[in-house]
Amino acid sequence: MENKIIADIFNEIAELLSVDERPTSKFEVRAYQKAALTISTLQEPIEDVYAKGGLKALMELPGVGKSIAGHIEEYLKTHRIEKYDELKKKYPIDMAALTSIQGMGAKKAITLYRRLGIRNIDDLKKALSSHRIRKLEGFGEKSEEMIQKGLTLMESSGGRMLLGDALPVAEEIVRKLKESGLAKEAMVAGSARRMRETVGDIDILVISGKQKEVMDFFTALPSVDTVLVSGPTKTSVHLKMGLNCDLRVIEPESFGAAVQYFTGSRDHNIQVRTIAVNKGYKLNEYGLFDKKGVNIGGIKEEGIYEALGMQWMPPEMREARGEVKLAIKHKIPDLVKLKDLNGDLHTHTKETDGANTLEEMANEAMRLGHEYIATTNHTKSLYIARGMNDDQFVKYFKQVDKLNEKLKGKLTILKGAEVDILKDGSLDLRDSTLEYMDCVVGAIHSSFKLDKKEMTKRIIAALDSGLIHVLAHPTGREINERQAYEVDLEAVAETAARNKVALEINSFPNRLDLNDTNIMRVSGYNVLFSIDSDAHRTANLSFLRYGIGTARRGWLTKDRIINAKPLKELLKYLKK
DNA sequence: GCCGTTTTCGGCCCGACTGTTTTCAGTCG
Repeated sequence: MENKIIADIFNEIAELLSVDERPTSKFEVRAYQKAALTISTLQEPIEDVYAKGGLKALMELPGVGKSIAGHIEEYLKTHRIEKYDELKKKYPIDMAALTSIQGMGAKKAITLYRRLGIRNIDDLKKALSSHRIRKLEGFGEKSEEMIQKGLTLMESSGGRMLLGDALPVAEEIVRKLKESGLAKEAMVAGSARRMRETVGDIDILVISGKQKEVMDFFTALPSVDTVLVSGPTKTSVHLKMGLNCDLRVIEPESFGAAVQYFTGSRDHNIQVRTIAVNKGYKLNEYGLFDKKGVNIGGIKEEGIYEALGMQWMPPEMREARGEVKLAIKHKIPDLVKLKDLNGDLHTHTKETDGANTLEEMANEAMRLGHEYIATTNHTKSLYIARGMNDDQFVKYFKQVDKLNEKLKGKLTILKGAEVDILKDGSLDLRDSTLEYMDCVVGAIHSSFKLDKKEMTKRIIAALDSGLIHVLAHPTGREINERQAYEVDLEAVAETAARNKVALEINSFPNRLDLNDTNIMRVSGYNVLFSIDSDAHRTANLSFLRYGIGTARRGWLTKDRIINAKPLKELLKYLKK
């Protein structure tokens, strides 16, 4: 997969062109950025596109014309791009690292190179400590301070944060803004509203007649670390948790447009704006304006889409993956919702690596309105989790029976396990033990490094055993921690469909596995999904909202989710 | 450099904020 490398090169070409002495149109710069965006968000490897259709296929990608297609071809053939090499020779600086500092763009970076010979972060640190930057024309004490601050910030926080960490903080801020009485309306926008698995910063929109007071209230919140930018309509702060948070005060008549605009994604907005332009309208964060300059979008987000002849769509779909076309045809699917789920098929207790007893888990499940949960503790091979053997499971299930009796059907606890799929594809418990269970979740917890062929064979063997109901976290990735193992997901999906094994959408915030793009990859196969919390303590049972967000980002409807079935139907389904 | 229900030429998103500027350039989203 060369997509990211090529996209990075194009972005760097754009930055270098923008500062080159040879006057370059800023639109040429933008053209490279646009091509980079297209390639980095491409669903399939760019080498496949080229292999299938050559230059012509490349030129069909949005923003890729004759010249850029030529560069891609050149790279795929020689692993070099002459234009890029020439620019790098002229400007031998680590542009990507330098411009990743907040407040430093290509222009400043190149000035620092020309005047002080700064090529990379190390050079920059030296220049900062000797206070050489403040003496430069166009720079000053404040600029030097800002660069220092940006550098510290970059080194302390590591970019994007898990949705599961960011969203609760964002919602807390919104709650406080509402309670303050200073904001008539307050909501989370941006990638958090779209339920992206990671969030780069938090966007909050408010309607308020008291701009200054609401900004002051915001910057004084205990979760705020430093104030980065502060104006009458926009304030940016750095939160103690490590993320930046923007608060924008919006006029009531612009609220719908602002919500649409700041929810994004950027690519989605570009597509929507194009539709507006083609109709002779103008769309920005203040409204949808007709030729006479009248705001025809109304004050609600729905009104913007409606006035453009489009159906409103859930924020989770707004990633420029074809949702705009569907909205024009009014064919937006009715995506699965949190309240559609009737239970949770992957949970742990104290018996292995959980923190709570089965009864505590059951009580919390009831509080959440579940009709059932499966208790699925680890099996013996997973030593570190104190995995249970066959005898221990038999004993444990007596305890489950007792609790089920006590619960009198208010909640049904299904007997299960999260059984290890061993290196050779065999399962970690006896067949007879597994056959006795209501719901068996199969999972890979070892030998992640098998090659793609071996790993695929291993998982398919497990699915073909006929003993598994759910394949847990099917790719094994952990966000920012562990890469997915190599596996042929299409083959796994096909086998799963044939064996009536559901693919899990694991809702644990650092897993979200399958993720949105993988869901889309496999949903063409006739496979069903299970949205589970993988809870290790009672509080984790609420993680289902992130799994739902992920399922919605993968465009799934209720009928594809096995734990959206009521208990009776589920039990019928689980009995193969 | 890309692109076309206005098109093969002439557009290409644009507003907010900051610092150092004495009227605007750079950065961000």
